[in-house]
Amino acid sequence: MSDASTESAASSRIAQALRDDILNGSIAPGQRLRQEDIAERLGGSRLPVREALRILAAEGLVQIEPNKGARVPLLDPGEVETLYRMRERLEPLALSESMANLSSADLAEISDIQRRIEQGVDVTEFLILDREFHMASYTGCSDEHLMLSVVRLWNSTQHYRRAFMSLTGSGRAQIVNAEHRLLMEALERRDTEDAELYLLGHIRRTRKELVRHPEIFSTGS
Amino acid sequence: MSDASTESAASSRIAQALRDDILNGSIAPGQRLRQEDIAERLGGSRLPVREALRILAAEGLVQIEPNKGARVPLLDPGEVETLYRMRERLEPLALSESMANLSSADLAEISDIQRRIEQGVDVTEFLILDREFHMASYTGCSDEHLMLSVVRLWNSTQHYRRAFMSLTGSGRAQIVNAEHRLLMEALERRDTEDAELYLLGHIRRTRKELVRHPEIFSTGS
DNA sequence: TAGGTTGTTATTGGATCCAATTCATGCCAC
DNA sequence: GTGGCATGAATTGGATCCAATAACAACCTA
Repeated sequence: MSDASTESAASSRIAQALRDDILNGSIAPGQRLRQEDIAERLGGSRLPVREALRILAAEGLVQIEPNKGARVPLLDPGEVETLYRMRERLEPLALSESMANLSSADLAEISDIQRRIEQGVDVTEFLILDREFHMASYTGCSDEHLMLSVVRLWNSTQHYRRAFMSLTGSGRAQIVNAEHRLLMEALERRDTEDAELYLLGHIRRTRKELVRHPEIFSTGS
Repeated sequence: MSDASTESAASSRIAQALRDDILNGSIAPGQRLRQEDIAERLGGSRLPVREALRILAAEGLVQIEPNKGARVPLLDPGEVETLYRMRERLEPLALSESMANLSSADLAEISDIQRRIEQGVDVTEFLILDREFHMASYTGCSDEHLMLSVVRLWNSTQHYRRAFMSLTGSGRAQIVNAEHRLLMEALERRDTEDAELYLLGHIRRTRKELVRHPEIFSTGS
């Protein structure tokens, strides 16, 4: 009852379950999603499943082909690179919109997330905390369109971020930590210009590292 | 039978009809969309209507609230301003991705559209041609994610562009034509840097003009 | 033996019916 | 007269059944 998902519809509940499965890697890119399987596995009939798939398609997590069903998009290196270039353009904007509304409590929260990142080095945990770190820096951005676009970009690239981290390990953790600290310092100075620049550099460096590892995109077969 | 829409699904057909109605102003922002009305008006049952509404929600043309139905989003000036700031960041990227693949035939097509803009000054026609002009400049961009985002931004702001044009008339046509010509010239020189800059200025100036006319956002009641 | 064809099966798309939720109207108490 | 509450209608959400389309396989023919 304290759970907020109870009040939402069955289609939202199914969408959330599928979203989790896709983002944490339980459902891999390229995998097909049959409506009846999902309906049976998560409960309910095929109809809310269809609506859930539409919701996820809107978020870029699945793609639907008429009369052919839904599957998790399998991206090539060029697509992921473009998604990162989109991040480089949009997220500094989100950060600048957020800056003015960031409370000191928000900054403390960001700092705490970074502290946890520098402690635990587990890949799965890092993916979660890194996402929380950046999203926390955008909490002051109240524009839903912009934030939805940002979330879409993170969702679409989540799998390849995990593949990269699993491949390279946490060897690059020091660089990420340095970038995060620079960003935090700019946030505390309320310096929008610097913060945007540090964020841009952070995303751009990650993009270049990703494209340097095309083996991430090889299918598991 | 020669019609391509026949081969597509009913939900796509209904979505296209609604999309047209929203973009050309037949359905105004804030207006509610009752499923049964649409099903009756466009043919078919409520089920493909629901899927069509999901499709349009993914494009930002309607917003769906659980158990409350769908309506065309009514944006405030701040939201539109942010959407334009997003355009300023994303469309130069789309243009740069497009540049290398633009054929001379594409450039001729762009030039022809601009020629028609400088002839006819009808507001409705201008909205169509202006959109065609910019989209034609992005034809070389093959990335679907990026183009979908750009189209979403155009769709979401279409109504306010029309309201602005209807209010101010075509007095600013000379400025737009000058900007378009500068952009075309940069495209023909294959100068990505200049083209991005001209495009950024074009969108930014439009944004500033829009926010200078808050009466666009007053509800018709 | 290879290629095309045809029939079968599995899966998605759509229509109708029923349940749950929301909104509006009117009533009653204060 | 106004605020709260209950009852009604209107609308959306979900389940089941049926039709259409696509993937698959076996078969036949050249």
